[in-house]
Amino acid sequence: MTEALPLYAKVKDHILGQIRAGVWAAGSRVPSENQLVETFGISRMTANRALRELNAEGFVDRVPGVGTFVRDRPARSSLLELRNIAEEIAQRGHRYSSRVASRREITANPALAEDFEARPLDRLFHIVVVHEENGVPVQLEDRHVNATLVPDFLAQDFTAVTPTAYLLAALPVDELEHTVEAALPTPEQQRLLHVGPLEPCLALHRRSWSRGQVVTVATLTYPASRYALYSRYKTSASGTLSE
Amino acid sequence: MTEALPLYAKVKDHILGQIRAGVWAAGSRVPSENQLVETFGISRMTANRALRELNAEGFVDRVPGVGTFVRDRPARSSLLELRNIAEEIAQRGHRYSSRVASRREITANPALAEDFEARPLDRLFHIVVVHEENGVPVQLEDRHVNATLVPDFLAQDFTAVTPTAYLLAALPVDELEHTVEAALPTPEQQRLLHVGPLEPCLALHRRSWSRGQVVTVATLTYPASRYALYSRYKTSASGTLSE
DNA sequence: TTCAGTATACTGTATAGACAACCTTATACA
DNA sequence: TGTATAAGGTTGTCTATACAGTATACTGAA
Repeated sequence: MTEALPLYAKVKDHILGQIRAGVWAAGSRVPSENQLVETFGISRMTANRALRELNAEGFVDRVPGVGTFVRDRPARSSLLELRNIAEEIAQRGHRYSSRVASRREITANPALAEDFEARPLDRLFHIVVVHEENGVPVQLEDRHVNATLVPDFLAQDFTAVTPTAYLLAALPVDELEHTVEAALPTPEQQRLLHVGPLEPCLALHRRSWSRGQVVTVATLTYPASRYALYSRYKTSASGTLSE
Repeated sequence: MTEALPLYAKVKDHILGQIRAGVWAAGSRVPSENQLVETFGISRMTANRALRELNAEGFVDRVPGVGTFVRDRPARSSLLELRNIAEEIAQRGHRYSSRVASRREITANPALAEDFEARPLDRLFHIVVVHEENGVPVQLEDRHVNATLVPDFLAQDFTAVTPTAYLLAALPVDELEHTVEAALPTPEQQRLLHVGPLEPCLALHRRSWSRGQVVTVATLTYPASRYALYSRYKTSASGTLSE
């Protein structure tokens, strides 16, 4: 990819890469600041910033006088992350598959226009995708996309690249909004997810912005028996919780 | 309080105080790095760290060449925050009330001991509280508390101070873990929340740590028709989303 | 008036050096 | 053997300085 990143970001990416690739296992030691100074030819402040931010983001633990260590479970919120469900399932060692139930171009009705902070009759794409883990449906994705910002969206092969992954690669995401609620599945959801009418589901509504414009509005529906949202989070220093 | 904080943290606290007190309104300008250098007699790197962290935490926006500004809506996740439900309801201009349905001291069974990362038979407190908005139950709180760390917990008047508020004041929170799932209410939950058996509910499981020890394990149950979890979030620079 | 160039302020990054606090280990001493 | 002490590595913080990139305001010329 690009190499226009600042130095501290390159160091972060390198360390994160080793962790994610499994080269540095949980609990193992990360190079010390002075070792990073020698390896990368950078100053200690730059190495410090890289490790400090990785700590704030929950990837490593730092112990004064001892060292920096890969965290057991990354303390990051999968709720706030734009996780790629295909990768997530693959990381669990399971088989991912998907099925496109619907794909079409529409014009925005007033409600959708409001969601998109746009005008009615603007062009939108709409897709419905079922994501499966070991052949069992675990997520129903009902997504609208701003056709002006992502004109090639419908042309993609969504069994090869998830809509989330394609959108992430196409546009930078500046801002995210999530709403989570519980609901019983509609008849169509029952059919697509293979669940009964009394199986409660999590409905995760997500809007994402890029450069101030709404790119996509999605509703992700999870059968409660097959999926739970998890988040672990380490407070950064002081005062970030309610007073 | 204490004044053993590092300089950058003092600067952060000062700015955060002005924002929270409403002295600096949303959109208004925060002192520039150089102004902070003069005001506090610190170096620019220290001022930069304070403002950079406030930006990463979502409290301010920074624009190169222009300045630093108080963010309109703090882009923090109410899912990840330890919100005080009493204040949250009061902020909406509604009437908060609560009812303690149960309070007792127990010894940990094996499952609870695992949750607390402790030994079976350790002493725990257990309470069940119904939180009401304008007299309507909106949250059922089922909470276990480490009796060793918070010995005076049961003696509190939880109609005056919510358990969350008391625990926040009693111990600093280092780490949070959340799991969210959808479920249909148990008969007891139906009775306490005044909901029917087919009303789906959000179940938010929360563990919190203080200095490496589990302080409390709580399950917060919300009837879907009365409550949804909301979060809005601005991405900090690059790399915090999936690769 | 309009446009181009310039000066200024602000953020973003990076360096080199310094001191403090903490932990572990090895060493010397009783 | 047990206990201080010293040494070295590690993180945490802070300073002073430098340069780059961006946005805004000003100034002078066409």
